[in-house]
Amino acid sequence: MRMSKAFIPTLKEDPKDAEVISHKLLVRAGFIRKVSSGLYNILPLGTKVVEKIKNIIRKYMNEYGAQEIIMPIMTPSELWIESGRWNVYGKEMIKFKDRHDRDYALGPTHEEVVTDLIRKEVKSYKDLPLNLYQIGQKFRDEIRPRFGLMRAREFIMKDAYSFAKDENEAKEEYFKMYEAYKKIFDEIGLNYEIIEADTGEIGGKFSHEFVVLADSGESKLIKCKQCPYCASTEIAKIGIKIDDIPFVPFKILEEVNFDLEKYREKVKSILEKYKETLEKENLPQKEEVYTPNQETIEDVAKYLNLSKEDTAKAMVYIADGKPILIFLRGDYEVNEIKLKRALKAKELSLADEKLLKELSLEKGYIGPLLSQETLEKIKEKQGLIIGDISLLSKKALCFGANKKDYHIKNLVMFRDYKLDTILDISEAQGKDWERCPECLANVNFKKGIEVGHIFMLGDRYSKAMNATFVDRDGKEKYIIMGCYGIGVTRIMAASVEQSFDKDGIIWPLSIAPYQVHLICVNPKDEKQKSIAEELYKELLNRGYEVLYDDREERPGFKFKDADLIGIPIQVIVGKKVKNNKVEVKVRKTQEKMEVELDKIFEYINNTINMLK
RNA sequence: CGGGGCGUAGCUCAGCCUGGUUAGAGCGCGUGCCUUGGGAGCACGAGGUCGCCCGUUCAAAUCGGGCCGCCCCGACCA
Repeated sequence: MRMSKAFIPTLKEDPKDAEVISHKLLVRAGFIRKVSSGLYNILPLGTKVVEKIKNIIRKYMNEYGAQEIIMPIMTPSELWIESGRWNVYGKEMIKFKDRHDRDYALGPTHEEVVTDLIRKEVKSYKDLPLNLYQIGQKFRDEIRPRFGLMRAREFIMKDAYSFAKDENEAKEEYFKMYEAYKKIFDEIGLNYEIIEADTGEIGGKFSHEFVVLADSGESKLIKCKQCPYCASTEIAKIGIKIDDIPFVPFKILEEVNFDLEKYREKVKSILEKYKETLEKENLPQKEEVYTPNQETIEDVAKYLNLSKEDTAKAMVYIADGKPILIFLRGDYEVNEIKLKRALKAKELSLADEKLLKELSLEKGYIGPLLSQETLEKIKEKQGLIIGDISLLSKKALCFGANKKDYHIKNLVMFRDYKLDTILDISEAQGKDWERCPECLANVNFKKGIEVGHIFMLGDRYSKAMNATFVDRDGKEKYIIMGCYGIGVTRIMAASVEQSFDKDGIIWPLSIAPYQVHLICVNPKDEKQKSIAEELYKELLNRGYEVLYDDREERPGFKFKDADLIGIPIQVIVGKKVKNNKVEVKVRKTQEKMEVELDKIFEYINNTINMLK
């Protein structure tokens, strides 16, 4: 492509509405332009990148047995109503009516459509397993679109759906996709982690997220410093060592299949041991302190000149109608996903003012020294008083005093207060005391961009939509499904996010819009011009993808554009053509090499191989 | 939806607080000259409903109110 003819509008200045680097650079380098909040035009360079990403995805999806289809973007409401998601998905779905007043939604995902297709066509176990995928526009009316392509309202996604006759076959399909995804992200050249993730409302057996590490990312994860454990903070378990005794509450809960009684039996000895430790220590005595109008943890910590880590707070929830009083360290937050699982609760919500009043609890000053009245009320309602694992990280903490304007310092577990049990229900932060639930080594907290997500769906959709097949034994059974997504446009942003420098984007060869950026420094110089033209033709003949800067601009202008756009190899035809030499610059390292004209193709070829 | 910020030329912004000729700059764009190894220089030129509406005023980019749009933080997020 000749730049003199190309539509590549580059900018000298950062667009004012861009915050993250990928957004700034993709706009400046002429890859995208905003249409409206969360909606983007993808310009020729961006389209090239998107196509390359799509093709890599296709290659491995096909290799692992998936077949490409195209489903409509416009989807009828009946299917969503049938699966129960018409209301669950709610405002995130863009809904509209046709001229006959029938309801439709722009597809945010296609489980319903594809399940409908399959239930009509798949009748026998002989038709299974099957895996279908598509690459297309998706629509989600995000509450707050942000960071350019990272969270857009319309975006390009690859979504695949597998159908199997039983759990085992479904698992095989799932792990085929797992492997395919690894190959895809490896080939794209992303630095990513595969993390255990929450299955969300889908409620399947397992789920993995593929996350590109980047500070601008919205996914938070915990990664063990030693073993392969890596999980989203949505589900990350926390371990702790108490006098070298490992304690991983969530693992123990899982072992006893979330039977709270059995759990308490199992952790009894550990907590006994902890109690002994505390007793041996000469910890300061509790002390009531006056804290007028200090209701938040920030306020209290500041007022008492304590670190947030030395305070504790209370959260009151209602789980299936039962009041749940939770104490946790002031700098931690309740992870509702973990709490819900730990309690095997179907419904969970924060308590309202009414319940607090009923339990005689003073908002902002709740502590573990509860009145007899409160204790009885909680018991009566079959509630629980739970300490989060974070309470074990400090021997004494400052809690509310259960009366307005007072807190109590130096409260020590067992010595001063009692809890029904200790659970792991806070969101992991990767702080020092937190240990890997698998090997008890220290963990790191990292942020990343979710670029892929795979789910084992089970029969969630096949049951709701009655997608069955007749098995070998003649019995009708539900199809076992999996679904697998990759954010194509998000990958474009994520790649930039982890590969750029002060001059612009640095594309990996695999998804670069072109492989070679040929620059004619001074097209008015006849020799430079003719050699550049010749090189351009010959490079194209040899099958290279070339962006040729033939514009009559000053050299600096063209160099700046080239660095900004970020094509991996620059071939610079300049004044050294007098000695039959041109320069080859590798964008990533900014290293320039002078190369004899007759060796140029060999050199380019070698450089490309090196970059692969 | 709550909190904060912004909206003036294609882009990035100044002017607004303290109302008053013809609304400015840099970049970009057009023409010419000059220049050709890191976003040059000179000259001339085009380009604006100061987001929209209402109000205050002799007079509004400027003050007040409403609306719209965009960005950030939060809540939300199969």
